[in-house]
Amino acid sequence: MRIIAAVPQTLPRNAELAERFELLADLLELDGADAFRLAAYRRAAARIREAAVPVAQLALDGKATRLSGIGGTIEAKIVELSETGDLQALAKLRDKLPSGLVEVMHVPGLGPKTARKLWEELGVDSLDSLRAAAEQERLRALPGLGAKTEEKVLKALSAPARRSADTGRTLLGRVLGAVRQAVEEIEGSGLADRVSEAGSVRRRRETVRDLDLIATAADPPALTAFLAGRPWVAEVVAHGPTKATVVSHEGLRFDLRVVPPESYGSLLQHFTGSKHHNVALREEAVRRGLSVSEYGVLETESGETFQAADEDAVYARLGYAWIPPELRENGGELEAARNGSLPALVELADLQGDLHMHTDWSDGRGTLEEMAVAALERGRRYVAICDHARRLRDGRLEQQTEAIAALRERLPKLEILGGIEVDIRADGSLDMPDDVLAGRDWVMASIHSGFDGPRERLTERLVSAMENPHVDCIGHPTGRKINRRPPYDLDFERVLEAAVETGTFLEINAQPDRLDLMDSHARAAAEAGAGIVISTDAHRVHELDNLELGVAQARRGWLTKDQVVNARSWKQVRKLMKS
DNA sequence: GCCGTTTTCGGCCCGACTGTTTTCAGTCG
Repeated sequence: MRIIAAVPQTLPRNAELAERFELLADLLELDGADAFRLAAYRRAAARIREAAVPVAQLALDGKATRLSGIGGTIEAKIVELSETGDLQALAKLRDKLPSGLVEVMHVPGLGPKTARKLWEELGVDSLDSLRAAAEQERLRALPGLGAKTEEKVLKALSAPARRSADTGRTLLGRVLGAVRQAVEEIEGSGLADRVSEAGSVRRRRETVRDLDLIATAADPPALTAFLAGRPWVAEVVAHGPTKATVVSHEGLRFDLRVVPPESYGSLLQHFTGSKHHNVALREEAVRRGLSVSEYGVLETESGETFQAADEDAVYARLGYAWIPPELRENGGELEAARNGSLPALVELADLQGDLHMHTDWSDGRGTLEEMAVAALERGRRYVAICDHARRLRDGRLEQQTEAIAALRERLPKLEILGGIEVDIRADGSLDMPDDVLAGRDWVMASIHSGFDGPRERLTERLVSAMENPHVDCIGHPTGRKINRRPPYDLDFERVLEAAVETGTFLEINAQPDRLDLMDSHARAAAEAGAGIVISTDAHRVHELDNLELGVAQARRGWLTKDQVVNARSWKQVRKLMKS
């Protein structure tokens, strides 16, 4: 009997492809390959990771090179990975280098050059042998390394083991309040002239690592001392005249930089990032004879430096319109800012209603009245009460409908809709009969079980739910939980197609650990013409505030007000609904 | 390896910090 090589049954996911190219880049770097080649693999990995469609399929169709950063060579490698599950280039490097060396290279303070040297000179080929060598003080024998390096390595290795699932990044929703408080305190200190959040928080990335703050001050050391002395600071990591790094009792790491007023704009631009955005911005500037740094824009020929007190002046000097931070990921925003086609992004104030929330009629903690009043206080004009259908059997749905009618009398300023959230079962059917759904004002349908089925089945479950004439919107369409659970294996293009064909809306669920649709999916969905609903899925009163997280995600997905269904009055929403 | 207002070759962002060095390589963001 002939042994047939294992062929992967399903195509590799984008995240899997990205990991392979990151590993390839790491191994090539250890092997001393050309730095630009590595950068190309890493750039491609980032592009693949954030793509909204399966890049493996794209490559098989010969269309992957449409993504910037992916050329013929990498496309061929994606095809190879899809067909054989591996890369010859990777196999070759694995033969040449010990498998543990990549981990050694990732120890903070070490890098590819040092890792390679440790292996060649001391035989270090894993974290274990690195620890042994450091403990035996053998690292200091190498040129360029000393006692300090040994100390640093041992400290890094003794740090609590980081589980692979723990990416070290915190949910945006868990830090936003703390960042705002820090900004307010700095403003209130009287020591700062201007203060701003920066970094990934300002870009509203769904997860963040460090919390960056920028300020100007007449007396910078007084301001850094002020931050270091806050009562919520548990540890002062670094504290100099213009910079302080502190860790709060909650474990959040704040980084404050105090800068001269005349370069505030350049520094804010620089520290907001993203790295990819800045690299692309600077590359294009170089072609125009300009050199951009955090201190200003240098005209190479004349030697003159343009300093910008405001961020929009930096962009203007380089020929761009000001770019909203949420778009600064090198996803086409520079081109759009140059030719005047940046989208007018949706804003929190545009949203008129919240079409997905729960009460204590199912698994919510707030009462119907508490949730409605809280929504009204937050400026919503309509809400859809969408308790789980499985908790509303045996006449409870009718009772809730009466309770909603009674509440409407008491809260005439809020339109309270009798909605429902139905489960999409394994066979694609819903857990409430059609005649009941026909009587609801608003129907959300979501998958809550059977996440790990094959791609075809999960896709078909969603498609058949969308084909139901009473289903208005699909809740948390990909099912991912950030840092905890990957999305279902879906043919997202097919889902989009069905959403457009059937007129079913797709949700951006604003729960901090869902944010589902994610940014790239939301962008693809809106471009395809699907209606997007941003909702909180709130289970308690304070979760109604999460709407801004959903709006941030929508903005990262380039969405305009027009593309967001609930940026309309309920009357207008009804005209867009299929039923 | 990718890419093009320097278009199919020759470029590819910029600066700070660290630990180790007497001028810098490596690492980091």
